[in-house]
Amino acid sequence: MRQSQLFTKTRKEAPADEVAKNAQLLIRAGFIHKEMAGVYSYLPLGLRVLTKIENIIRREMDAIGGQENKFATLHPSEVWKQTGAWDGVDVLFKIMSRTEKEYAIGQSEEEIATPIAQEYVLSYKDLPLAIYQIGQKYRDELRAKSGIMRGREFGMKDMYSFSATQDDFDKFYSIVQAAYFRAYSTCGLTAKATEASGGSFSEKLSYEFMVLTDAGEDDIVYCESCSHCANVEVSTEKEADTCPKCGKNKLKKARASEVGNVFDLGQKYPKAFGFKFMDADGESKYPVVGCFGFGTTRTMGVIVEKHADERGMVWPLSVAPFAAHLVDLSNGDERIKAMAESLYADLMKAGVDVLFDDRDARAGEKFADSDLIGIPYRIVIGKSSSDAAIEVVERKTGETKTYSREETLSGAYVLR
RNA sequence: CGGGGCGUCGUAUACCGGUAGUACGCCUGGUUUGGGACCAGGUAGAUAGGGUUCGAUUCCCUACGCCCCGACCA
Repeated sequence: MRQSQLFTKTRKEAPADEVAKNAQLLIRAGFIHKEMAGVYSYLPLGLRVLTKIENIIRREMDAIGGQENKFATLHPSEVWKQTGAWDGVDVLFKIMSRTEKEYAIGQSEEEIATPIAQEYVLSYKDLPLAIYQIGQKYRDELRAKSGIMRGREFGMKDMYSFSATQDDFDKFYSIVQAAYFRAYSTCGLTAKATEASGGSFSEKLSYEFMVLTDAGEDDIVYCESCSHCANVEVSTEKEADTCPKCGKNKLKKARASEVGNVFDLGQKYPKAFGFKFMDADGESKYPVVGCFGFGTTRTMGVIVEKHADERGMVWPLSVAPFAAHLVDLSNGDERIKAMAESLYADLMKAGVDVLFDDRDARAGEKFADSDLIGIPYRIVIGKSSSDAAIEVVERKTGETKTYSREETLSGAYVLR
């Protein structure tokens, strides 16, 4: 894409009404636009990142047999009344039409997914089933905070699983857990799995996926020698305790952000809707339901929190809005301009995801913008450039290397 | 929801009970051109409603909005 055509612009100064690093940088770089507390619009650059995160989790869910849907966001009040959540969930937005019909706005989708599954799951042969969607969630939070990390409207992948037995659910959970770890890792994050309270949602424990960051709002203790991790909300373990799992290291305490969670919902929802299936033994049974959340927008916020420096964001290649930032420093020099234009055309042909800074601006401004936006590789075309020598700078390290035109087009610029 | 803080051009800020100033941005023109360059001219502002006062952007009250701490967090 040509930057001269990109309608958003960068700002030199951070907005005065944001303290969170993720919001400051994303707004300065024109990735998002604040509508009100806890609600942000995603602009072209931000949408590119969000879409990449969505595709990462989408691939993982598809790979383990999840089937994607797009559930309704505007819900009839009846299903919420049927499960008791209409009066039991205080973050639920409720609205009334001009004809005084009541609706709920989706804050989670058990009330929608369960009746859908009920319509099609008649036999144990139809199980297990995992249906998911990626979309917006709405929650009437008393206090939105931390930029895009805790909003009233946010993006989430939510999957609902239906299993014949508790055992089947447990097996499926471990499959999903592995998929989640892969997804976070692909996004450039190291996640830990922990147990936490199920809240009013479930009597059982829930499982949470945590990424260490001071911008989070959970306190956890974890072991550096093994995978053990616990939320202090429900655990009696304390800092410097010996790890109960490996028995070796002293536990460390840290702030973390919950980027995903799993709720073992048991048979609560099938019971509320009278959803039974015919088992192999000829008995009608309630399936066991699980809910698997993956916060897409929160994950984006955490990535910014963890991958940034004093000059701006530093996107991992997997989620970067573009892989390469082609910067034209021709300043009216026709030879250089032609070289940049032709390289841009060929990069597009080669399938490289490239943002082309073809704006009529000075080098300083272009570099500053490029640093702020944080595209992993910057290809600079200026006076010293030739087909034999094209300068590529890695955003993360500042390391500069020189490649031939062919190497640049083939993606050899991906420094290793 | 409890507590605290803050609302001034598009953005970031300053001052002040009696012409609201600066920087950036934006528009014109010119000089520049590998790290947000310079000169000249221009554009644009006090959240809303009450009150005190001769006079309020400034002081007081209320509402609304935003941020932070806590509580909460399907």
